[in-house]
Amino acid sequence: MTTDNNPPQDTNQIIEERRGKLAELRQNGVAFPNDFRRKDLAGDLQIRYGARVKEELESTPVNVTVAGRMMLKRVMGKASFATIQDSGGRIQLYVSNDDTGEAVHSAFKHYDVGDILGAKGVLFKTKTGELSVRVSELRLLTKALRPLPEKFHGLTDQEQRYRQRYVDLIVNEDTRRVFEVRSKAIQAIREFLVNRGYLEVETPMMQPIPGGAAARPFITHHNALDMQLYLRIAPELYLKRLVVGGLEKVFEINRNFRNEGISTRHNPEFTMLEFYEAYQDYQYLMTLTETMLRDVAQKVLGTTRVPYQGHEIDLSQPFPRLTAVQAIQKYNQGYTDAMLANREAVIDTLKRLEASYKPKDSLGGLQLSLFEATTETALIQPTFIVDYPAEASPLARRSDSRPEITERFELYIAGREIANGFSELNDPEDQAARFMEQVKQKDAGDHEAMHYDADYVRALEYGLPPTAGEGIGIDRLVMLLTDSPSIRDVILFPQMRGV
RNA sequence: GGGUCGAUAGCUCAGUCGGUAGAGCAGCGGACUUUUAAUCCGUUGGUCGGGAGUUCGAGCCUCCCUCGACCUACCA
Repeated sequence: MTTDNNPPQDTNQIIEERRGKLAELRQNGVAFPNDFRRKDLAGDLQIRYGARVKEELESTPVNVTVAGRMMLKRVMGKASFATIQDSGGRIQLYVSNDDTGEAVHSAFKHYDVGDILGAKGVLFKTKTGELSVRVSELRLLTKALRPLPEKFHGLTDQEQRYRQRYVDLIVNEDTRRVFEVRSKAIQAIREFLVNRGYLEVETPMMQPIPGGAAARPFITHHNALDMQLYLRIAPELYLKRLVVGGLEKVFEINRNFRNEGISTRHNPEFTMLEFYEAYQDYQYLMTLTETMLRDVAQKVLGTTRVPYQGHEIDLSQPFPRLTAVQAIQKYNQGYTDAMLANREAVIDTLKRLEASYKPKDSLGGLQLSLFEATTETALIQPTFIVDYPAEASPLARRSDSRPEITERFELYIAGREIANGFSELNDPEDQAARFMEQVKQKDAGDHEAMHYDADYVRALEYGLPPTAGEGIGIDRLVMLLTDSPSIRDVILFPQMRGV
């Protein structure tokens, strides 16, 4: 019953009927009680008592107190069954006139699927062998006004699954599993690094100068300081300041924000691991990365052979380390050394492939564009691509033997970039020059070019020890570990267009 | 940004050639004391995403808009 003073409520017959049931509950006492204490989880009971035979449960009764959401309900006159679900699994309740009295059982008949119940009773096995609770006390703890999706098909509409994740989590066990794996994977990474002496830190999400990556930032404003701030695109420059400060092994797992397109592989906010270790180089990082990914997969999935979208990703073997040119030649026909070393030939090929590239790039940059156009998606099994051109890597250390390239790698798995690491540039004068070059590109209209960060250069002038640093995209790693085709499947509340 | 496909009951989906809006589940009423997506009988429930147009008549045809999925582009 709404009046003009009430906000409009979207409603239907089912919700109206349930509101009526709730109104009745309010009249009979506390409609939303919070004095019921659960003692047992369904999953634990299944593990501990699921294997016991009928007679054991009868001779030594096990009293339990369970609570959860009613997912299935089967009423048969003077006795009923219900299946409740809690965070650890499901268990069946048996409610009968004999055990609870007719009044409680009659009330139960009007409970709805989706309601949250608390029950006390003893464990027993039904004649089909299902572990169940013979309920002696039953309470409705929370009335659900909205009906759950259909019990067999569940919720399949992608939009509703993303927008109403709470419903998705209630009815889709796979969704719950994805986010359990995500949590465990992050936990495993944290343990891996902490066990190696790393210190976990938190650095600014709001930065006066957005740095550490080539990307368009979100802009915001601080009123009291009357100051423009950017949501960070990467923590990199702050983490290296910490290494300057003597925190020789640091890592951060946190959100980055990039004001760019949304796709099955891109969300405006995403979670990144970045870690830095003094007195190491990029070769060390590649080995460490292999070890870490193996360790995480083993801990989380119990295997290092990970099924992904019809492929089996094998993390157990050393990952090949190829230059972009070597990878092009390995995965494509007809690219000779001479052709790939010829600037004009590479540009002709890029044009023929209608690939994007910057005409004023060095040969290395053009080769990289050709790699991205021809080879990237073919790198299903883990592969390191090494030796990136300096112009594309303004924060990476130059190779001593070939100053036009940097000691940098990217790790590709399932055709996507998963990690990016390098020996850090710790020469403050080279860094200043490279920032200047970025500023020149920004002035020329490149929105993704970096800002000049004078304080960062000043930090380098105090001396950054030789250091190796890496970033790993957590969401993409979790996609891999959960066989998820879209990044939205591994982010609880992915960004959606406003309704 | 470009392309393809989609939106019908709370959920999962049908809807033929343009001719009164359908099913299953859920709900409501009834039967049923070991069910397993319980079963059986009866029954309520619709702004066919929104708007305009064509037509005697539009869920269906045309146009515009909104939202989504996928592919593609930029990127991690």
